[in-house]
Amino acid sequence: MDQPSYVRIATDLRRRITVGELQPGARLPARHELAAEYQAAEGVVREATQLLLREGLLVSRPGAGTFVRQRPQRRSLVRSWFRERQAGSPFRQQMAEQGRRGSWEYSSDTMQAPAEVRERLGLGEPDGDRHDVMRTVYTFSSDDEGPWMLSTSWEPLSITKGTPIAFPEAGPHAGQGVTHRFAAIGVQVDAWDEEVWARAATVDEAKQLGVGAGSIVMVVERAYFAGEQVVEVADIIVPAESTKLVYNGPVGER
Amino acid sequence: MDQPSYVRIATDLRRRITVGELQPGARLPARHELAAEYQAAEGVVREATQLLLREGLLVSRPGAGTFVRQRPQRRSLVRSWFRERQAGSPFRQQMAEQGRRGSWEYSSDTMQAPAEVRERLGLGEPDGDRHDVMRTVYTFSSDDEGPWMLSTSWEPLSITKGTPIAFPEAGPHAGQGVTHRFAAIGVQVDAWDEEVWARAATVDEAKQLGVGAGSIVMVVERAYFAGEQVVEVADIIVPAESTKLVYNGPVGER
DNA sequence: TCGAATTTGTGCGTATGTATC
DNA sequence: GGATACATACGCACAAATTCG
Repeated sequence: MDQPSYVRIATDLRRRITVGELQPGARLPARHELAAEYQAAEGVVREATQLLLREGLLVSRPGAGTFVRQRPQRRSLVRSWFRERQAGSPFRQQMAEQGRRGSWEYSSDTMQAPAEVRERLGLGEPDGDRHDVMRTVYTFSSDDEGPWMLSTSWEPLSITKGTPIAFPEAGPHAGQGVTHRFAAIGVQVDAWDEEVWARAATVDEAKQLGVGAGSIVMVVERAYFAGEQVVEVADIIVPAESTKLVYNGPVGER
Repeated sequence: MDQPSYVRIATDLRRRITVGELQPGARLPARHELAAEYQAAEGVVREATQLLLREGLLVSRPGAGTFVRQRPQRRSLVRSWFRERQAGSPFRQQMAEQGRRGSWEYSSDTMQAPAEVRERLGLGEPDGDRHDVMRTVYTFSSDDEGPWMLSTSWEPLSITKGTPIAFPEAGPHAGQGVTHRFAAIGVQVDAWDEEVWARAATVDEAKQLGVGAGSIVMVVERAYFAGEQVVEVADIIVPAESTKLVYNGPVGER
């Protein structure tokens, strides 16, 4: 009784999967069968399989069964690269994938930045109720698989107000990306910074991304800099079960 | 009945937290109280709170209660930077933190690389049972908080065998890091590549890291390159609830 | 110091809804 | 349509940790 039963059962199931006794795609015995096999209640077996579902080793389909996941295929989201590797390399492929057919929806509005965003933008104290940021909410979808990335960006109105780029997705520079848009008003974006972590999805996020409640998402907090000035921050949410973030760079000082 | 009860309850609790009705550090009503309040069974309430536990909004202490988590403090693990920002900036702090007092344990052995590692190292087919990689398993601990990072690295023996750096943590170049060690045998490491995702921790990982079973970890698959040759790959595991990965770089072509 | 009350974690058994085959 | 399987929900019981008088 050192470990809870459901942990023991999960461990044994994981072992059976990794040694190949349960092949990818294979269906697990039904709950009541596993319960009999492990001499445990069905609820306990369920907790065990839930653990493995969250680990990404299993997938379940109501009415059909619980299956060993096929080699998890993750979309590679290339966040940085410092040189082109030769054709045919993984990088080429990933870049190509990333640029593949897809679409996005967005909506922009001005608002007063919440405290946490103020801090990231270096905004200082709010001025009454005055709106001081442009917020844009994006949903990115691939044509074949539906939504796969959510993003919310904030840009200080102190920089963009009255310029042609105030609305990120309107005007002559719509959809051109932060770097190009700010270049159009003479602001040279020269650096980025991303902080990555992960947590369970909120209900909203899970619904928008079409994943189960409580499944895992990665959060990328991005900032773009022009010198020491932060010109944009964004929160990017992707499902961890289907996405990898790819970073690469050179070794050594510069 | 559009959404399951436990999702509705979780949503309402999240709302009560975000609007400040439940302050950080505050204790939630006990299970049976929430059950009465929401007209649901205790098990359902438990599922709701588990959702929020995994989201990181709540923490529970057996016997004591369930509490709204204080502002989550995450250790910043700086994985890349391309220039020093001025003193006092977050980067300086993070770099300092990262270099702070800590310790690690390791063990090395030779083995035949498993298929997945072969692929990442570009090794080709195995030669009988012959050992072809040096595997080193690390546990990193901070002096005050115990283990916080696990790492397993693989280096091809075809490169290091018979050299002073064959054992990463022994010999004249012990503990110097991949770049310096390989430089010592004339191999110039010039690039790195990291792929990041997240999943639930395995039982082993959870135990080693001192976190709950099924809590979320981030996985970093790292590769070091010398030209087109992969000289080292590593899997790095950190608990998502207490760690951020930090990347940054320059904007534009080079 | 000790014991009683409280609270979470775990486990059991059952019932019902709904999707799949 | 019927059988099967998972998802959800209910209610109960007990162990272990904590709290507090």
